[in-house]
Amino acid sequence: MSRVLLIEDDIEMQKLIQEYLSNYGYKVLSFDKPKSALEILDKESFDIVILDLMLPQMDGFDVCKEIKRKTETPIIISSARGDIGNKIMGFELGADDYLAKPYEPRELILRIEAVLRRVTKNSAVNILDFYIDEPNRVVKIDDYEIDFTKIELEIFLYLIKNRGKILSREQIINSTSLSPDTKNRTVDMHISNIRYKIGDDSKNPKYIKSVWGIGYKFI
Amino acid sequence: MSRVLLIEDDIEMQKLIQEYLSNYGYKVLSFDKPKSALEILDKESFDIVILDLMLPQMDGFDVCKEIKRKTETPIIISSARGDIGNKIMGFELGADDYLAKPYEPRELILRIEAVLRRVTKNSAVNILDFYIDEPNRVVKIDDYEIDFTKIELEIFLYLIKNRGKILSREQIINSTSLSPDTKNRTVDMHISNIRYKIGDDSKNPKYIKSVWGIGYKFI
DNA sequence: TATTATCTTGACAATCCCTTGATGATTAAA
DNA sequence: TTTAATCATCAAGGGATTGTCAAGATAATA
Repeated sequence: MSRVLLIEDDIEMQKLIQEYLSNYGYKVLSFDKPKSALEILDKESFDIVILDLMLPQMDGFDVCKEIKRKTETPIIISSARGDIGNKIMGFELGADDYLAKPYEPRELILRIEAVLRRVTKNSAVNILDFYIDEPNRVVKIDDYEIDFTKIELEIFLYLIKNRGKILSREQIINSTSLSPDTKNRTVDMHISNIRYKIGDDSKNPKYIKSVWGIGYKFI
Repeated sequence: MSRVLLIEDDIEMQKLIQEYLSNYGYKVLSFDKPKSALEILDKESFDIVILDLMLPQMDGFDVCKEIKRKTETPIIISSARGDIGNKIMGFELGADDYLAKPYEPRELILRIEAVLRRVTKNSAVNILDFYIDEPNRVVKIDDYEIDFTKIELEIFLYLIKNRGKILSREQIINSTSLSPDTKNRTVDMHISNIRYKIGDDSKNPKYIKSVWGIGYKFI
C-alpha cells in the first residue's frame, strides 16, 4: 500500500481526492497548510506527494523546493489549467509530473502509478527460476542468459509480473509496445517463441499455461 | 463473463454501447427507464452498472443512490462533458468512476476494467467447501484445483452466487456466454460435467440439486 | 545501401470443448 | 400401475481455438 501526502487547500477537493485515492488502495494523509505537511515529512515517509500550487502561507514553488531538499519523495504538482509557466517551473523545481486543474480523478491515479513505476524501478530480482534485471533487460535461467527480443521481453515481464493471473491476448497487446491492431495470433507466436527460449513445453507447461478461450497465465 | 447493466435513454447510443461491450465479452442488459432497471436489480445480479445521468422519470442522482442502497454493485456514471458539478456529485453519490460524454468506447472499457479490477481485487472467498478466486478463474476444493472449462466455470459461479435459489435452464443460458438459442439439454450436459468435476452425485447431490420440471439449485 | 534481425500473419493440423441426438432411468400425475 | 414428461449420461459431430511453420513485411544495424 502506497502512502500519499496530499497538500491541497480546498477542503472539499481534498476530501474528494482523499476518498478517491483510498478506493484505489492508497493511504492518504492530507494537509491544507504546507507548513504542517513539511513537518510531517520530517517524521514520516511517503511514496509520493501531491502538491497543489494554489496555497496560502508559502509560495507553492518554495514548498516544492523544500520538499525536494528534505526528501527524495517524488512530487506531482497540480495547478490551474493553462498555466504553462507553472508547468515548466514545476519540472524545473524537480516535480516528477504535472497535472492541470480541473483533472479527472482517474487521470491522477494514472499519473501516480506512472511516477511510482518509474521511481521504484529497481535492480535485479529472482523470481522462480529466473534472474531478472529489468533496467538492463537481462533475464537468466540457470545462469544462462535468455536472448529475448524486445517484444518477447515485454510480454515475458508482463506475464511474470502478473503471475497467477490470466491475461487475455488483448491485455497483452495493450500492455506492451505491440500495435493496438495487432492480430491475436501474433501474440500466440510470441508466446510460442518465449516458451521455446525458456524451455517450456506448450503441452505440459511449467511456466506459461494456455487458458483455453481466454489467454495465458504464468504459473 | 461480466454482466453489465446499462441505463441509457438515448436508444441509439444504447445500442452502440451494447454492441461494443458485447464485442469485448460483456453480457449487457440495457434499459432506457431507470425504473425497469431498478426492478431487475432485485431479481438478478450484475457486476457493474453504467448509468447515464440524463434520464427521464427519476433524477439520475436518485437512481444512483437507490442502486447503492439496494446493492453493492459498482457504478460508472456518464453525463454531458464539463458538468463538473455532476462530477463531484457522482463521487459523493458513491459512484466508482465518472465518464464525461462524449467518450471513446475504448475509454469505457478501460474504466470498466479498472473498476472491476479494483472491486474484485483479492476477492478470493471460501464458500462451503470451495475456494473461489473469481478474477483468476481458480476454483479449489480441498486444495485441489478444479479444471473447469469456460462455460462450466460460468455456470458454476452463477449457481453458487445464487445458491438457495432455483435457477431455470433459461436463466442459466441467459446469464452466461451460452448462445441464447442453446438447447436445454446442453445445460444438463454442462451440469453433469460440473458435478463430475466437483465430485457430486446427481442421485444424491451434495451441491447441485435438480429441481424436477424447473431447473437446478445450489444447496 | 545491403544485410540481418525481428515482427506479423496466413495456413494447417492438432486439440479442445460445446452441442445435440439417442437411450435408459427417474419422476409426477392419472 | 401406467403413462408421459423430464433428467442423466454417452458418444459423435463439428465449430472454435491453439501451436507452430514458413514466408513476407518491417525495422535495426553494419
